[in-house]
Amino acid sequence: MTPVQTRMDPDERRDQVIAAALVEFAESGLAGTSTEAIAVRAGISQPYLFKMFGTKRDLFIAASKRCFDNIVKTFTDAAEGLAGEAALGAMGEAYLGLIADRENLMGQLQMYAACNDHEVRECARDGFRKIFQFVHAASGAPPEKLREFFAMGMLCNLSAALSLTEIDEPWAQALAGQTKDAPL
Amino acid sequence: MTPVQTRMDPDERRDQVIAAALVEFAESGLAGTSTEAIAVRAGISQPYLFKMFGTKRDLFIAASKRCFDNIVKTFTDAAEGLAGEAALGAMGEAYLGLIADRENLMGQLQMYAACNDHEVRECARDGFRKIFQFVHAASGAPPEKLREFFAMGMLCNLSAALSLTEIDEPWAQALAGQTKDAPL
DNA sequence: AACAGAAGTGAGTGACTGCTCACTACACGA
DNA sequence: TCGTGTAGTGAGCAGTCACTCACTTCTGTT
Repeated sequence: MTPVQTRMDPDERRDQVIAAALVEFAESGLAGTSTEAIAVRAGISQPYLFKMFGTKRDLFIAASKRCFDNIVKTFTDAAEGLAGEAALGAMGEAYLGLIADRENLMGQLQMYAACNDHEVRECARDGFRKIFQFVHAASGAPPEKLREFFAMGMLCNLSAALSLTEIDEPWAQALAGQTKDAPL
Repeated sequence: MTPVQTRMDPDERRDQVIAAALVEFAESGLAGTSTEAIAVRAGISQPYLFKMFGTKRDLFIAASKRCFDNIVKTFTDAAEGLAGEAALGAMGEAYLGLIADRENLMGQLQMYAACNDHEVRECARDGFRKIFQFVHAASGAPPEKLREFFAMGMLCNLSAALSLTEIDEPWAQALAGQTKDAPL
């Protein structure tokens, strides 16, 4: 068919495609997602997708980077004007909001699952380095404290992935942290 | 070809197939693994695999259960004859040994990634309930302490998945816990 | 010996998918 | 207005994969 949408600025289109890819990959993972599904969601033809990204895997990596970027952006916003424990607390709180969005949560988990692939793993390491360094700089917290922060973040991922808050049993509430104070 | 292996006790064969499935699924995930690869590794024909498990997904779930069983078994062995903090510490230590085996680590991560699927999620919840209740019973630790225990476990998963100990940078060592004492 | 039932397989099939190629339409500069 | 570069597409190929069916071989029982 003749193109329904007018031509678009390449950067903008690229953004659009990555956003669509993140949604689809988050739902079905690298191997489980068809490039066709991504193309449809992005509103372009599937061949054009390959013109832009070359490989499905490369697109997956681009989407993964976006996923980490979202985290950094969330932390940046949350920590603005704060420092120390206050900054750390605010970032933890903000993170809960971010992973309430299934797209960001599952995108992350799909990435870890795919990190037997060398390039994907490298991308995950890069992302974590950036996040860690930001949190370190913003809070000034010592390594041990940062380790606890990230550990709690990982537990929150699990809790959100399994929707533990929906389960009305002690073990689930203990893991989800429903009984106590500090969320992160 | 005519069967090279002699007939086998169904339970034993089932075990063998699940073990093979765990290896393959851990490497490539639910969608990324071919049933052919599993059949070859298990030393049976691919049709027979379907006779035993019906669906690839059902086999994945069986392998996931096995993955959790391995954790419970590891904890059981580790905590034997111990109680309280000592039991908790021993289980933490033992867990590090378990996930040093890529098969158990990645099997777990593949499961979380696949848990958009309702049955997979149910399986994961079941597994965690059992593990939590065991750790709770074996250590007698309060909810908050247990939460920290599992949070650290999740962080260890990440650290192992990304092989952070191989990275000679402060952020990686902080997350991997290379600088401090308690491993879990 | 004869049979029942279960272990196990060869050979396929329809559907899907990553990726390519040859092509069209559009915007912009001279 | 005309050419050129680039956004964008239709059609399809080669390969893969979950799953099926009809079949064979083995073993335990009577």
